[in-house]
Amino acid sequence: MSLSNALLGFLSYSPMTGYELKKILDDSVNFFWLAQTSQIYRELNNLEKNGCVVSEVLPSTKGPNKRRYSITQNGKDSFSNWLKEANTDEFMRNEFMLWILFSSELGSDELSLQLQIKLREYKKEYEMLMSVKEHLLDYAKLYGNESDNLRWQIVLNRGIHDVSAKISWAEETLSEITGAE
Amino acid sequence: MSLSNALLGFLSYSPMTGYELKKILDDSVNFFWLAQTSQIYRELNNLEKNGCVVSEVLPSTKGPNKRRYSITQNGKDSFSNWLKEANTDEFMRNEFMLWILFSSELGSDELSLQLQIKLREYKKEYEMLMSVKEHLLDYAKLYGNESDNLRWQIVLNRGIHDVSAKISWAEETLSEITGAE
DNA sequence: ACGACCATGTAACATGTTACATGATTAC
DNA sequence: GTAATCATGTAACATGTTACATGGTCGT
Repeated sequence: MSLSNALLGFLSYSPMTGYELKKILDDSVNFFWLAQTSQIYRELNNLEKNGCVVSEVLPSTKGPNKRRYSITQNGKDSFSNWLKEANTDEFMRNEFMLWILFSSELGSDELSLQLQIKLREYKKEYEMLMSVKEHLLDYAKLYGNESDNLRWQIVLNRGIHDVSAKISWAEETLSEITGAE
Repeated sequence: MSLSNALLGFLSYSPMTGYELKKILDDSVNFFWLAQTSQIYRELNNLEKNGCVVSEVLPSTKGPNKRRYSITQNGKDSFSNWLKEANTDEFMRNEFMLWILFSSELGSDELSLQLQIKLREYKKEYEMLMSVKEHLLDYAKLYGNESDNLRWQIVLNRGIHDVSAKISWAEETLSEITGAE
């Protein structure tokens, strides 16, 4: 249900194609939600079957035709209901933790190697969030009002808090395991 | 693949029933992995089909029979291979962020209400992690060696870093939105 | 008596992933 | 010329969720 509601949320800003929705997910909410194109197209199909969106084909001289989706009143209502239910699940499945837990047979060199790789990724992620900050302002300007703007900032801030925690964890752990040897 | 590898990891400590595996997941790795019993039984079935585990029925005078699973050499090999691949995905899908992003029509009172609820949950989670700390020591004593022990600590520490970040984010955000009004 | 816990599972459905298929346009 | 981006989708499979079914034991 959540991916469809994310799609409805963005479609409530403006009608969009599946491709555009994919892009918007990728370069804005990417750090807490992602979806394959195949999934997006499937969900859009379902949403159309439920009458939450309607689509129209835009013929194109250059390249393939586009199918643009718009949210319907039905879709707005169902989105509103989802909002009212205040769904706040934030569960994470973290394979890296699983790996760490059982990796003792590989030795601590391998552990610190993986941590170093991760640390680099986390730092990149941090940089990424900073660049998302720029994009977010664009989106806010294009679609949002001031309250939306505030909410984008809050969510982005969460991302920054989370990455910072990961970075300090990785650094602390690295210094602990290299210090212990 | 990851749930099955989690199961293999625990079965490499000691043979267990599906029910016991469910419990061990719930009160140790719960904060970064969870699974329904139905899923665990299904995965155990698959693992048995692949020859990664074998099961035996333990008749019981009180209550239902148990089916106890043991890891096979095949299972150990496949687990080792998974370890060597060093799978380190830590992606999160966070519905709460989605909700925040699109919740402006509900007003900022609703936002701060939800944040307060979350903050209480985060603090409970923090307490929980501290109690997991105790359990972890038990598990380490029962099954693990010293390197396992270190790894349990590292993973737990990650949990603590993550929750602390959530707590400070929620507190900061709450004071920002209540201060802004 | 009643709820919590022990213990196993099936079935249906929802969601997410991977691989494939097609073909034009743009930038270097 | 070749890689990236635009643009749409299908099919098969893997994983996760929810609801149901069964029935005993233990503590209060």
